[in-house]
Amino acid sequence: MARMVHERTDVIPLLAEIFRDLGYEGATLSRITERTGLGKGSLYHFFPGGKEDMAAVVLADVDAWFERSVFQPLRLEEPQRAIPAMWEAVDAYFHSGQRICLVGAFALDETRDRFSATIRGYFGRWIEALQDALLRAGRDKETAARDAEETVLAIQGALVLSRATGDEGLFARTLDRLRLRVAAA
Amino acid sequence: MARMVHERTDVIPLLAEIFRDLGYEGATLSRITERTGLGKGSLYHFFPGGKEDMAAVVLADVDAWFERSVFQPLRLEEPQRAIPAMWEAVDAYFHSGQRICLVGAFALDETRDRFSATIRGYFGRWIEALQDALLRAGRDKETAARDAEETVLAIQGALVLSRATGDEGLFARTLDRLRLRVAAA
DNA sequence: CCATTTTTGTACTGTTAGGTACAGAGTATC
DNA sequence: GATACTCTGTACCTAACAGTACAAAAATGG
Repeated sequence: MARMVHERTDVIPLLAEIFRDLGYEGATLSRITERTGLGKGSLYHFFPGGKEDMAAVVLADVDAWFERSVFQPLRLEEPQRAIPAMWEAVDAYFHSGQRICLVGAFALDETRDRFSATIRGYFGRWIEALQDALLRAGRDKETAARDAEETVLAIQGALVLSRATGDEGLFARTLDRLRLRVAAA
Repeated sequence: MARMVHERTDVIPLLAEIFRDLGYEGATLSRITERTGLGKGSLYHFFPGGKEDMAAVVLADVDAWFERSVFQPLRLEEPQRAIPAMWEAVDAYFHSGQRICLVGAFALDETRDRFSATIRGYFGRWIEALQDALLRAGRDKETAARDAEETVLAIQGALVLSRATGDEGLFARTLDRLRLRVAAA
């Protein structure tokens, strides 16, 4: 009666995409079973806490990816290497603006209240790590703080505007501008 | 059996705030009746199309406000007057970042599909009107296009980041930076 | 190849969703 | 003050919601 192939790890990216597309409230269990191919039995086996559990695991997964692929390099590697690597990672991760930021989307509505610590931590660590890299690249404290905040903010804004206008070039254009602005000064 | 006080026009801002807080899917009819004080009878009397009708009317209302208070002035008045007026209007409208942009929020999840024309129009006209004002202020076409896009994008990003981090100063800080950047060049 | 554990489908729960029907109350008009 | 129209509460509908129970199946592993 079962097919027994799925691993919990394989399901997480699928769940992430579902929450991205539909939002937390819009992601109903029937749509989750539909798009993951997993029945309720399997879903509640892997995520005993139900939908909130799934979203929490997905958020933790996203957070871990950024921590490993973006924040840590910014903190530990040479800024001259880590900052360009960030542009590449961000462009790839968000599919040049075709994919939204789940953390940002959750921040906008009441879903924020369920995951406020994770959401706050994600953005806080991103800005701090970038600020740290900019400081080590020779920027003064004020400029580094300003540019770090501006960069993360512009990435989020570009994701909103990309989805709103359907302008496929907007995200890449924004990253190019940020590259120039952050490289200068 | 009835109290007969409400006007349709009075309900729209309440509905707007509800959709802002809860998102389209999160705004259930029971929460709408609860927070507006109107029963289903009244709601369906004013908005025969139900929830989708309410959201459409709210979006049209938001759009009309921006058209009248921001876009039109940018197109018709002196840029030296209209652009500073835009910063003021935006700061007041979004309560210095304490209030999100409904249009931007709807753009992120599948709600976008229901209202894509309105959403696209809102951002498109905003960017175009600002670009127009910047052109008339003496900017060349390329700079005007870039600054207009960057400005609207940064406002949206600041709203996301404000809600995510709870940093109350972020929105005002961002507007100040935009003011300087747009005034220069 | 048998015992145990992990994974899965199905059936079911109570609750809430959005929406409809409609009668009655309130206001207005003449 | 009878008539028409606007507004509102209540009762009700079907479908979908999140979640539970559980037994059968698949893998594991000795």
